[in-house]
Amino acid sequence: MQTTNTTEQQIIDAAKKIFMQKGLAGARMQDIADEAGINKAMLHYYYRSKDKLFEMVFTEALEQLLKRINAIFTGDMPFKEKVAAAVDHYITSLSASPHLPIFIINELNQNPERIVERFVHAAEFPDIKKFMQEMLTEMEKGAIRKMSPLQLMMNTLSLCVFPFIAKPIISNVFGMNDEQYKALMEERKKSVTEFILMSLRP
Amino acid sequence: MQTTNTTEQQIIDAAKKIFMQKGLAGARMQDIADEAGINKAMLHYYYRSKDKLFEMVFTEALEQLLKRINAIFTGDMPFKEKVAAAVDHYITSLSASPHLPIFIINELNQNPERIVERFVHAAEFPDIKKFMQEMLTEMEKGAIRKMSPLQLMMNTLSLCVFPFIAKPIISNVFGMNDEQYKALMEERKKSVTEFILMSLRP
DNA sequence: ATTCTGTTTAACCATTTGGTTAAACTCAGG
DNA sequence: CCTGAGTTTAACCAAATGGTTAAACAGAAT
Repeated sequence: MQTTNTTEQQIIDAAKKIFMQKGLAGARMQDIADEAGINKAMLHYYYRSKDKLFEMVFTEALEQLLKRINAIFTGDMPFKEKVAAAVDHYITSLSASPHLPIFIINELNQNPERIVERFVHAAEFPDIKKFMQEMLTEMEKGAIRKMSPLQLMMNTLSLCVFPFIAKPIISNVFGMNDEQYKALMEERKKSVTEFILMSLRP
Repeated sequence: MQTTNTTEQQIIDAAKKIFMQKGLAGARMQDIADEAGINKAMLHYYYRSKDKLFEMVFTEALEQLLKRINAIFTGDMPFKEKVAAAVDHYITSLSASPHLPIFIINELNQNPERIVERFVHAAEFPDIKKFMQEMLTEMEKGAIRKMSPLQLMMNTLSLCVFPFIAKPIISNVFGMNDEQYKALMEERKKSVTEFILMSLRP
């Protein structure tokens, strides 16, 4: 990924970092300017207001998250492999940017209307429903036990995403440092896949 | 629970509501004063600063969350019943205060040091380890299949808590209103318990 | 060289925000 | 009734913050 080093790009990179770290309310325009190594007025020159700049960052982040969610579901793998691939993909992906989900969820929670506009032209999530259809097919075939596909979908996401969201609590409760936590997440790829598939035994 | 209607109590009630809704950075002292129906100066009269007031609310919320986490694990039920009881308890409990986990996790994420002082004298979480010990016992007996107790613990928490944290995304992706989502959580009590126990079949 | 356009800077501004202060009010005890 | 301690209020303050402006700068086109 070649991030062209124009001022414009430097700004959104800096904004992304600061907003993800401190949230909309907590982020200061000066922080972003400092992070980008430029004057505060430049922020307003390129993106008119704090809100406009935030909107830009947030939209991109949300799209990124949604893309990740159903990146795997499109493939043509057999069902069980697809589960394994999805789990692996999520955990790998979230290891690289662990703040993404908390950022999205938190801002979305403080301003739920923000999602509305975004989802009108969303070409991002139909694949999920396709995957849920595959679940039903497998159940009919008797390859896996019957259960609500929606619940199964939520379970899969929960098992992958939650440990990253709750890292500060979990790592403290069990007294782990960052390295140990990362190892735990790595081990988790196999563990979660197995957990799901074992549960789905007919 | 009789919330004595002293000014003092009114303030922390209001503060709890506003902080949970907007976070530390997003909350305004004026908002809290308005919510409590009092003058802004009163906040400083009773609790010296915004930070002090926040600390109070946050600590209480964290303790509440931790208490809930291991409320069930203390009992003397057989293992499988304990799992069912725990899942039921979490989902019921979170349905009543769905903003608790997001609040904690978000603030903890922006200021991880905050947890340190809190956990020094924590008499709150040893029960979790006791429960993990019970898992091992069950595995040795062959009553459930073998897996990492830590991962199983994380799975249980993930399955219960995540759907509340990610509600704004999930309900939008699947186009559900609040009522439907609540029903989904209700259905989830049985579904998650079953999902876990089915996975643990030897 | 000069002009013209887009970019960058420093100084400035209005508003918001956390916090203070001194006066006013309440009410129990003398 | 009066005093005095705790409580409440309105007015105020200094700092921080998002945003503006006009001037300076750079570099391509004429």
